[in-house]
Amino acid sequence: MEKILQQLCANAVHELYGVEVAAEQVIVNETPKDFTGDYTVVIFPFVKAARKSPEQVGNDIGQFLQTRLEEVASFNVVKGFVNFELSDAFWLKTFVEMAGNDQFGQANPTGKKIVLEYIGPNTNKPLHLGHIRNMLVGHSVAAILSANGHEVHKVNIYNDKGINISKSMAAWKLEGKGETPQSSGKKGDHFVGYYYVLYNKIATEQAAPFIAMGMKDREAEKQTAIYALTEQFNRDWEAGSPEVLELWRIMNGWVYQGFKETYRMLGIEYEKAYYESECYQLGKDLVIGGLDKGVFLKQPDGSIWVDLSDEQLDQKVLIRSDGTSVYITQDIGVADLRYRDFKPDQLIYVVGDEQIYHFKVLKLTLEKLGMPYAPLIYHLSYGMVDLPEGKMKSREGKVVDADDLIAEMLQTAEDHTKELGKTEGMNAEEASQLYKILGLGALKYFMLKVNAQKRLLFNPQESIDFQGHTGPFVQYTYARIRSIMRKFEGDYQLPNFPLTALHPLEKNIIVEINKLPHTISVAAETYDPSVVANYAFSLAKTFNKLYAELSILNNENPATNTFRVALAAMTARNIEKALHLLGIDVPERM
RNA sequence: GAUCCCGUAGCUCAGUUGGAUAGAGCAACUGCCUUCUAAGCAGUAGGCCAUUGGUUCGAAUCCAAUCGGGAUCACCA
Repeated sequence: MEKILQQLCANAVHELYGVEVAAEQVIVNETPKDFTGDYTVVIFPFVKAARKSPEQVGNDIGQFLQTRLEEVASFNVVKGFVNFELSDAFWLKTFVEMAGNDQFGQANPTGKKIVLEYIGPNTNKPLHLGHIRNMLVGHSVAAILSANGHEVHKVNIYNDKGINISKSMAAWKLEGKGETPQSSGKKGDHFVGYYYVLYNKIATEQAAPFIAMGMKDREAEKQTAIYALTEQFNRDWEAGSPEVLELWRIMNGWVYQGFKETYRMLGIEYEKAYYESECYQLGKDLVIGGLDKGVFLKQPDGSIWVDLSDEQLDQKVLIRSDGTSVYITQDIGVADLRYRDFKPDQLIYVVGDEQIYHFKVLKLTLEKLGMPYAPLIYHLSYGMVDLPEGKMKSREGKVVDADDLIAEMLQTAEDHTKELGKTEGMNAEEASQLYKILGLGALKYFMLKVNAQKRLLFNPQESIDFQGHTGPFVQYTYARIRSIMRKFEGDYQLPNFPLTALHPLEKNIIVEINKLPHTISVAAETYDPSVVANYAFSLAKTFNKLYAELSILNNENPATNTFRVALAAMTARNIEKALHLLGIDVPERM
């Protein structure tokens, strides 16, 4: 509709004033609440060419459109704006079309293939709040891109080798005494994470004398015995020592087992996992190939570097002087492998904004290597999650643990539900299912409603709300509608409704429902789930207003009942779709 | 020091490619459940859109400078 208005306005300006205007240049907005109308055209841009007052130009254009477009019921001019009010017949027709389209909100296939990497945990400690944001954003963006017609493949990357897991291994070797997750009753990832924290404790103790001598923290850590063991493990691993590999496999296995439970709880899945341990060699080969081609340089100590000083960045190490790989080495290998696996049109990396620099380097390095997929790389960066006292620090154990937080949310949902006395008539299984839907809904909505690029403040003291601009608010609207649909006896899926006039509140809902496809395309273009979250809220709010002011089932005219149930059903469908894009489930009752 | 991000109500955030009187939620205060679920609805109050200057019919939005906050610039990942 916006496009039609744009085109007609351009025609109007051309015919009335003899000035060519591109249709895209015409500004069409939704009419703000306090004015009458549905769409508003800004006419200031034409005033000069017309040599008339803004009011006159507005009237001219308004007249022109009203005679050409039957959907225009009326128009009014305020200062430099023409507000067009569209006919109820138009909105009814729009509604019937939307209601009849099962695929409403699903765009046609674009043929674009996207590989989206997310989660990307290290295997030395459990998942935390930052990972939750990563998982939710990645999962949601993938769903949104699919809805926008792209073919999306979700993949995960495990940073399963290197110095960090070696630290957990070293601490376990020294202090573990053969303990296992089973024997200790701990979840696998928490178990291994415990030894990572223990490593830091031991290292800090052992480093103290060196710090007293005036060494910097990092230097002092390198002097410690436990660090020596860690490095030994790391070198032996790369040398292929069977005992070290065995220990490494066992400890990683524990971690994967633990991660799996968390993924399942959050409804997160991926199609394929990549492992640093399986890609670093390929990365090293590619780097050495680059050295042979002369695009990288080798220092006398044997380390290999890429020089990005022409691109305003520094020189970066690609292979250490001892021949071992660094973080970026594996990413080069992973990118290459992934490209060969999928032949994608785009490679998206959902990774925190602290790594913006890293991805710039990665992209430029691959460009220097002449890789065809270098331009396909897109770093979808999201902001860190802050606690009131600042950044989370996992090495100090100052983190909000993912599993703890999820458990807490479910408990809060249960408390709320019981307090409101809403468990009546539910069996235990239904009830616990509901707590899960609501608790996770609250958590996911909380994390996705703010723009992913922004930093997010999380205060564990203030529990996540269940009222207002929240997931449960939207879910509640859905549950209410479902309740009405259960009570209504009749067919509301009529192709036509014998109505001629719309109540303003009814029209508001049709207008909101109509926005879903546009919302999805904006969200897809900006990789931003918060657009969808805000849409769901706005739709629910619009419906709640009608619900409070008008009756849906108890009208004198049965046609009104039928139509309003149809409106409600369509609202519920859109809510369900929007929440689905956020990875949030909807309850039949709550 | 260099590069990048961010400053909107007491708090957490929206605010389309520059458009009309800057919007929600939380917290505070008022009302509304003998009709479809009150996890709701209606209302009151709360703003020098960090500051200054510029661009123009028009700026929270674009540009510049300043102030404040953050991230990154590891032979960590």
